[in-house]
This record gives sequence, C-alpha cells and structure tokens, in this order.
Amino acid sequence: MARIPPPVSSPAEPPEKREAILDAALALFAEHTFDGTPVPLIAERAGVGAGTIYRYFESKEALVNTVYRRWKLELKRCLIDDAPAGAAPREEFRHWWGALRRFAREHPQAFAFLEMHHHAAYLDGESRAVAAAVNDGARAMVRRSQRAGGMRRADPDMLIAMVFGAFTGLVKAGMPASPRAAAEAEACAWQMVAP
Amino acid sequence: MARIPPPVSSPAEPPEKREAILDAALALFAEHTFDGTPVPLIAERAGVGAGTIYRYFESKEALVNTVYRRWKLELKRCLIDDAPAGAAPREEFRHWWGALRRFAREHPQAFAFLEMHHHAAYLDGESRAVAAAVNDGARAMVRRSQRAGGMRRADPDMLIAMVFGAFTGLVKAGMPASPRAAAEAEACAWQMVAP
Amino acid sequence: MARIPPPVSSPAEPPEKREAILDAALALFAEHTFDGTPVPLIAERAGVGAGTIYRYFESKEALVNTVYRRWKLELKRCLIDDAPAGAAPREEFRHWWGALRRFAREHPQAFAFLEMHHHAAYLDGESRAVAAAVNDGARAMVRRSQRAGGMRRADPDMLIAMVFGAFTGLVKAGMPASPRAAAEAEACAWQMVAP
Amino acid sequence: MARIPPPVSSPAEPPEKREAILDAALALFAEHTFDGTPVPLIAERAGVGAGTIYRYFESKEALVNTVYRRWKLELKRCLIDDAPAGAAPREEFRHWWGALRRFAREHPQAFAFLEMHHHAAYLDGESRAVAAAVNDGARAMVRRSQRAGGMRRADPDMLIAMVFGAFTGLVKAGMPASPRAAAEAEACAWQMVAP
DNA sequence: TATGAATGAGCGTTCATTCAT
DNA sequence: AATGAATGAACGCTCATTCAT
Repeated sequence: MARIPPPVSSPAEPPEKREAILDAALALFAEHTFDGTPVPLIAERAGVGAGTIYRYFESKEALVNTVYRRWKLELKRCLIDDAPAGAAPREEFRHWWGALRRFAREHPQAFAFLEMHHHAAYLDGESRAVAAAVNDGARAMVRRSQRAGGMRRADPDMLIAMVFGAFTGLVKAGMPASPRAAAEAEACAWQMVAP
Repeated sequence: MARIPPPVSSPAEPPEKREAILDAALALFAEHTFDGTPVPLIAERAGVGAGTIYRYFESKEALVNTVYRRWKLELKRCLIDDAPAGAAPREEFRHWWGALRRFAREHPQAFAFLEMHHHAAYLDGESRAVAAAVNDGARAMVRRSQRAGGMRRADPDMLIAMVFGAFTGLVKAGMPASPRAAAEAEACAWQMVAP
Repeated sequence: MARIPPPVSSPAEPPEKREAILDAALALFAEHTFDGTPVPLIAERAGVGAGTIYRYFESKEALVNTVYRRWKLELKRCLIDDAPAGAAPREEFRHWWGALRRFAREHPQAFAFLEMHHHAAYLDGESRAVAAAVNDGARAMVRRSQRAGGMRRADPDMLIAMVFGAFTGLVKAGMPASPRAAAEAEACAWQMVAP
Repeated sequence: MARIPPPVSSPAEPPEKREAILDAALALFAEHTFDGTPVPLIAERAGVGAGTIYRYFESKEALVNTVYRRWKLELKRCLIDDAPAGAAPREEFRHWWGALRRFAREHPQAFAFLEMHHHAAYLDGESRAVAAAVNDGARAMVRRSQRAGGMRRADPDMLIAMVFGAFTGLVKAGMPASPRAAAEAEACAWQMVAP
C-alpha cells in the first residue's frame, strides 16, 4: 500500500534554523557578552550561513532582544504564572525559591544571560516592558503575603531585590550544592523576609 | 654640598597620565562594558594620545585587569583590612554592610565594574587571585563569627554569596534609599546570617 | 484523429514573466543605476521569485544587456526604420526630433536608462553592436541629407553627437515644456546642422 | 654653517593622502560609477589603508560629495569666474566653448564624473547648491547676451541645456578631434544660439 | 616621553546566485 | 516551471595596535 511520506517538518512548527540561532546566541552572549560575540560566530555555532541570521532577525540588536524576551517570559512563567494560587506565604516563598533553582539548573545560560543584560543599553521598549511585568508580578505576590501578615512589612521592591540578589549570588558562586545545602540556603533567604 | 634639584614629579608617585587612563577606563567599562568601549575613547576621556595608553599597559586586556585589581584591592581594604579587630559578630556585620554601602556610594562605577566583570574571560590569574583573596578574608571572618556562636553555622561561602548578592541586588535596583530604609535592609540581611 | 490540446500559453508568444522582469529591471536600473539595484528587488517588483530571474537570464549582467538591447532597438525603430523614405532634409530632421521627443515622453525610463548606460563596462559585444547600428543608420541619413545639399557638410558623427546631446541635455534639464518651447528647441537644433 | 633641514611637508599644504584619496575616487567613480566602486579599491588605488579614508571623510557618500563639489567648483571657475568681463556675445560664447574644451581635455575623468552624477540621489544640499550656482552664473551670462541683442531670445535654461548637451555629446562620442573640427563644432553650437 | 595618523583584520550587514522543494 | 530560503563572498566601516615624529 503506497504511503505518502510525511513532510520532514510540518509548516506549523517554528523553523528549526531560527531556534538554532536563538540557542547559539544565548550560549555565546551568556559566555562572552553581547559586544564580545561576533555575528559570524553565532552563525557558525548555529550551523547556518551568516546571512541566514538576517532572514530571521533584523539586526544583532533585534536578535538579542528576542533572546531576552524569550527567556524573561519563561522566567515569568516559572515564577509568577505557575505560582500556587492560594498558598500560605511560607509555602509561596518555597515555591519561588524552588522555581528559581529549577530555572537556574535547567537553563544556566539563560540565567546568566538575563542577569548580565539587566540594564543593557540595547534592550528595547518591549523588552523592558517584559522585565517590568516580572517585577510587577513579584511585587503583587509580596504585597499579598504582607497583607496576610506572613511577610516582613518592608518595601516590596527592596525585599525582591535582596532575595533575587541573594539567589543570584549563590548561582554566581557556583552553588548548585547538595539538596541539604539548598534547603539551608532557602531557609536563610526566608529569614530575610520572614515577618 | 651640592644638591640634585628635585624632579618636577618624583619617580615615587605614580605618573598622572596612568591614573587618568585608569579612571577613564573604569568609567567607560562600567557604562559600556569592556568589549563595547574603544581604546581611542578611553584615550580621549583621559586626555592623552591613543598611543600613550600602550606605554602604560601592554594591551586593552592588561588595562582592564589593572582596573579590576585596583578596585578589588580597594574593596578588600574596606571590607577586610579595615574590619574592627575584636568586634562582636553583630557589630562586625554592621561594619561589613556599612563598608559595602560606603564603597558603592563613593565608587559607584567601581562597584558596577567589579560586579559585571566577575567572570569575564579576559581576567588573568593575578586578577582571579585577588578576587580569591577577598573571598578568603571574608571566609575567615565568617568562621570567626561562627566559632564565637554569633553567626549561623552554614557553609561560609554560601553566606558570603548570599549577603553580597543581596547587597548587589539592592544596588542594581537603584536603592541608595533613605538611612531608615538602609537600616532596614541591613537588618534583613542580618536575619539571613543570624545564629 | 487525436489532437494534442493547445497549451495554455502558446510557445510563440513570449512568457509574461520574462516581460515583467524586463520592465521591473528597466524601472529600477533607470532610477537607482545597475550597481545600486539588488536582484531580489527586481524580482519583487516583477512579482516573481528571485530564482525565476535566473531561469530567463544567465546573470544580472545578461539581464541588463537584454534590457539595453531591447530599448536600443526600439529607439532604432523609431529613429531609423520608421524614417520617412524620401523626405527633404528639413522634413527628415523634424521627423528625427519628433521621434526622439515621442520616445522620451512615452518611455522616459528607457531614455534615462540608455543615456546612463552608454559606456557601462558590463555591456557586451552584442549590445555595443546594436548601439553601433543606431549610429550607422543615423550616419547614413546624415550623409544622404548632406549629399542633397540640405545639411551642413561636417563630420556626420559630430553632427549626430551634437544633436543627440542637445536633445539629451533638454531631457535631463527636465524640459518637456510647452509645444511652443518644443518647436523653438527643434528650430535651435536645426540651426546647428542647417546647411 | 649648520642649517636646519626644511620639514618634509609644510603644515600649510593640504595632506597628501587626502589628495590621493580624492584622485583615486574621481578616477574610479568616473569609470565604474559610485555604487560600482568598493571603498577598499579606492584605498588601494590611493596607496593608503582602507581605514585611512575614514580619517578624512565621514563616509563613502561624504567622499563622493567632496569630489563632486571640488570639480563642480573648478568647472565654475573655468566657465563663470574666468569669463572675460565685457566681451561681445560671440566672443563670450567662444570663451565658454573653449573653457569647456580645456576642462574636458585636462580633466576628462572629472568631466565624465560630473556628467554621470548630475542627479545622483546621494548628492547633499551643499553639492546641489554648488550645481545651482553654476547654472545661475550661466543663466546670467545668457541673459546679458540676450539683452545686448547678441543671442537668440529663447528660455536661457533651454539654451544652456542644449549647448552643454551638445558639448557633452561630443565628448561622449570621443571627439577631441583636430583643431579644425573643434572650430567647426564651436561654429555649429553657436548657430544654435545665434540671434 | 608622548603623540595621533595610519593600518588592516575583523566587525555587522547585504545581495548575486543556487537548489531543494 | 517556479519558488524563496539559504549561502558566503564582499560590502562599508570600526578600532586595537603600531610607529614616525
């Protein structure tokens, strides 16, 4: 019985090369910074011609913004959108910390990239808006915990900055560590914001 | 008895131009990153010829390493060397935090520069050794506090990473803030490491 | 008797796409020059795929040569082939001038294109031969007028160059002008070659 | 008697390399057009490094504008500024024609370049102003001749376009020719504008 | 010692051409 | 036959470094 062979790639799925370019860019930007990464090197690592990058992205800056938004949105999904609905503050904090740990473990390049491109001059308005959305979500969660009496009544932005900063400090110091150490770190961080 | 007239500038004091170059490089690296800063721009800002930079530094990489070491050592002096000798752990922590605050306020470019060049590929062995020395000093202080029963008995490197990270998070979020807010932030941070 | 059904488009008539490509190329070359016109832009304006151009023309140079010959031959038809057979020199000159005016009005892009590609390095032998044929025809007509005593006995190539040049100067100066002005221009030009 | 050796190049004279770049650009633009000439080729022909061009000119467009203005101004000097003050129209026309002949003979590349870049899109406002100044000067001379009754009373711009066009036609046809032929061409051209 | 003009390798980007579909 | 995604050489331009002065 004759069978029509399935197409190699369905038209619905996103083009493979675009993904390869985004992955290569993430890895290289995370390791060498934006200015330190030549476009031809991205192309080589993605296994495409240099010109191909410009079929998918208007410019190197458009590429770095796309990478930024993709991963900032993924972080938002992990931290904000997937947060347990009606959890108690302590539980919610555990969720935050665990989500950060999972994100940093599964996407270490993305974590490093987002960290280093926080205030980069070439981030456009849309990228800044995504970053602001993450902050807004985090602030709302802190406020909810504070109203419930389950979190220290300090400036929410300050608490967020310190918790994220402490976590980032751990990652930068190369601390995936044992589960025991991770639990202790989480406990330390919680003490910082405990009511 | 014949006297040799003193030179216009004593050979002991460092040449002014070298200082100007280091200052200009710090400011530009902090604002535009290492790869984003052209050497001729450093020269212009320093008020020297482009070639002059190469009289004082072998290359752009040698320059950035010199800047890094200079400020990492200054940070070490503030945090480690100037620490009060026999203070109680809580007092010592207050000193740490205050020293960081002072450093970040008085040398904001240096603080941003050190932060962003933490893991840069072009840092050489000597620069990494200086960074390690800061960590060693901090670790010794944490251990002393722990032995005195005045600090949580967790991995010292973990505590250091989290406290420095929390502070860095505050600075990146643009939080010099009021003295009251600063005191609260210090209190939060202490809770993280309190016994 | 079996009949092969006629093809949708007869092989005798030139394919439509080829025409569209030639038209698009003419317009773009006239406005942006040969080197300033990307092939993909020609394809877009012609409403065909970029690769299609290479089914009809070996290369961008082959395309520009085809455009050149097509319009140089059309100019020849207007100026030489359609010239009135036994007209008096003054009448014949009026025909020349009028034919030029009509050509430049009806095909302004072609006129500009021919003008600007006069000595282009990428014109091949066949294109140069066509250009020479136009000159040959014009020279023959000038000689006939001169033999009839109806035109100044100067080097025919010189007279041709000056009359064509004067006309081209008018077009470049943007002078379609009123019929009255056009008649005056023609009169001026005639004075140049009048016996 | 000790003599201080004269400096190799006085600071008053314009830098040699800048001149070499302008000369190379003129020659290559005249032969291959602006878009058809790569900057590195200009550098090679000028005997300088590619980067050196950008020490003297902001961009390739700034370079072509400088070339354009330089030679358009030189043409203006020959045609307008050096025109005999109170000459009779016929004499003045002879001056024009002779000045054009001299310019085209001594600077054939400049003549070809100016001709082909007449309406180029990359000419800036200053370049267009220089071109307009040449036209203004020519128009004023035509008007003076007309008022003196020594030139055909037609639209001055039309007469200018036709005379310059006729001359350009001759040059493009490769007609330096003998002095006798040149005199005849001048006579033909004069007939076009004679009263 | 200090300079800054000069360099050319290498940057981000474009585009003539090819080829799998 | 027709397409347009893909390519990579070559474009205009920058900049780390050198060296004649």
